[in-house]
Amino acid sequence: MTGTINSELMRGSLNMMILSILAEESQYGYLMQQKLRDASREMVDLKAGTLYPILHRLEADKFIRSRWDKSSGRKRKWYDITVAGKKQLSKQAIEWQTYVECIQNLLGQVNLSPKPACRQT
Amino acid sequence: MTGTINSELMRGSLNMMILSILAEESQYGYLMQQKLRDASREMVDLKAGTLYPILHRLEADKFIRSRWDKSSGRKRKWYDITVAGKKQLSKQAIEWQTYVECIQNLLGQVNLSPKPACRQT
DNA sequence: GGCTATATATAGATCAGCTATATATAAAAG
DNA sequence: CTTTTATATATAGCTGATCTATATATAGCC
Repeated sequence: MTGTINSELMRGSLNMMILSILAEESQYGYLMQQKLRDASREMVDLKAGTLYPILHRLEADKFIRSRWDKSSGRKRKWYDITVAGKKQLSKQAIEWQTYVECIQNLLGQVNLSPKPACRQT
Repeated sequence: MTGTINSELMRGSLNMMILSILAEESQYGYLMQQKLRDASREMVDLKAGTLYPILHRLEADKFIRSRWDKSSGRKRKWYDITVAGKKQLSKQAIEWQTYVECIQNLLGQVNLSPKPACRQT
């Protein structure tokens, strides 16, 4: 049971996860990475080489905004979600919910062993 | 709201869907395609060019087994799930549930508009 | 000074799913 | 009976999100 989630499964929902994290509060990349890892019991282990290109893409799409902060020793690039980003998040979340319900219906019959829940954030 | 689910979102779970359909009863490709479309209110519209390679892959992996049937006019390739396939399905379904729970926790705060449920199969 | 953790960046590889196309034939339309 | 449509499967080649590997830079610790 232990081990990370198959990355193919995460494809298409990582954008949404990042936007979701930023919808709660401003973050910089390295912290988001840890936050995701912690919130998922190490099951979602987003690699730096995956995360930073996603952030750049989201910024190019104007869904997030960045600013460098060098005041506290280390220089960090802080990100905020934009109004367009919040709309996008809402749209993606609805699509996600819809898809999940479809799968749940299909899987209705499948016998699942007891599974541990993700830690609450 | 209408429109098909973004295919990037389905990546990684199509295998599981096919196995899930076959876990209920034997099927041939063309019928699976329609079944998926109907069960998802046209939102999951798996193209033939996607479906058949998946079936070949699943068969190569010994998760499903096939036999041609030419008795009823049209020739059709019927598929059955194997014991290994059922194990694989169970494994993937658990991973799916785990991942869904993680996402749900992350999305906890996101405001969702009322959404239509998938038609029950 | 050397090592580890922090912090960001990017080129290149991988592969699931898509598009487009091909083949074949039963059934329906004309 | 010929044409069209729906059924049924197959596959070559494209796309793009994610991964691997690598690079840079520096704060903090021993």
